Amino acid sequence: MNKKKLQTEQTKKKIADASRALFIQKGYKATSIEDIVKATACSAGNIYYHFKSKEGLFLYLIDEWNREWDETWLAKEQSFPTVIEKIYGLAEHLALDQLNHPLTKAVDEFYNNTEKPTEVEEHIGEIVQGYLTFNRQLLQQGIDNGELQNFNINGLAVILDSLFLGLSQHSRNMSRQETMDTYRLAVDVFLRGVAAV
Amino acid sequence: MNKKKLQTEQTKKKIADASRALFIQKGYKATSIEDIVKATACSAGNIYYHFKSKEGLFLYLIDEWNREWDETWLAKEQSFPTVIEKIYGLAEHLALDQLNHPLTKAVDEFYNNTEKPTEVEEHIGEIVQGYLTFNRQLLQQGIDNGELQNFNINGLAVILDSLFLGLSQHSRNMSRQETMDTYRLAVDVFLRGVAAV
DNA sequence: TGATCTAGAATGAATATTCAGTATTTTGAA
DNA sequence: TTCAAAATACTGAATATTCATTCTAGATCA
Repeated sequence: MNKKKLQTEQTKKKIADASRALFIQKGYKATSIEDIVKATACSAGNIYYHFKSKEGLFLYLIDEWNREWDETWLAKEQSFPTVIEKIYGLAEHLALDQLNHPLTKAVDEFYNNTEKPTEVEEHIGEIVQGYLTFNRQLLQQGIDNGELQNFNINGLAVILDSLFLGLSQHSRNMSRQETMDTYRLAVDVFLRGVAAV
Repeated sequence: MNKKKLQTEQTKKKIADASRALFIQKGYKATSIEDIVKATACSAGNIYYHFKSKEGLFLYLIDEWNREWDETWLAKEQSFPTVIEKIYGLAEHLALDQLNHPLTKAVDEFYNNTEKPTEVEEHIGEIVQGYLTFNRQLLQQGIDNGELQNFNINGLAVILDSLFLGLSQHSRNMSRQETMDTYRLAVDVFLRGVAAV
């Protein structure tokens, strides 16, 4: 049991990679199985052999994506001594690769398009919550060590995420450099707004 | 030509109102003509009698929407003497009725899902630009009269809009009160971040 | 009567999913 | 070791579904 396992792994990855790119580029609905078939040069049946459904494929990508985000951030986080630097680091991380934001176009579109709460919606809800919790912890840390003022943490967590979420949308119409600058300026303003005296 | 005209006006409004709500709630693609038929209790044919197409209907809504926004804001604006109050007023205006934000789900989804630039996309692009221009002027005014610090205006305009855009997404999961509070807090932070000394 | 308005079934295109069959690899008993 | 059956990986045409749009006919008002 070797060559088969390897093969499966490879095609699954091939499908995942191609469809991820397509979902990001075109959105969830606008990406058809046919598109993925063309991009991967494997049959529709094969896609359904490896993934339960289009929705299941999407779910797989979201989870993978979220997992990777945690990993890469954890690796980076160590290098920022203060919370303020962490927030700048976070902004840069997001600006450099907006795809890393768990709430990108496709997810958001999906979230809005489905009628009934599907498995995917629950997952997304959890991921968003996780993201807010992450922000809360970051801010709490800053408050604890005196870097930040003791504002309403829950509110600030949402605001920080909103800022990045909104920026990720606008950044579609901006150059790399503009994006970086704007993210940075946003953090400047945010921090100046919440910094301790 | 009276009763007929009235009738036409009414059904057109009925269709517009119902579909606006649906587009906002479910997104553009996920809203089917059938949905609108159910919501309005008038037939598919009727919808097509009054509007050229689904896209045409959407376009109509966007324009109407933008027009109304200008009007209502202009009416409100007078009552805010300072720029700072204007920004709070703006936040409240948006929080109270997120539908007023030109870049809501449906618009954004539409913007992303279509392959080729359609008439609608151009409209949306213009509206977004108009919105940023509006923010720029507001901020410039604040700088001119000494309320705000002389930051990078273009960047700030995007940031302010991003903030509201992101908040409008998160507010879907918040109560009315939470929404109001969070919008307000966001402006607190923003202003504290850009206020003159 | 003729213009305007409305209904709702029919059409047709797009597209997610299934299925019946084929090719390849693994397994394990002779 | 060998080789046939089992398991696995895959194909692509067929099917099912969804949905925008059109069409024909009927109702209502001037």
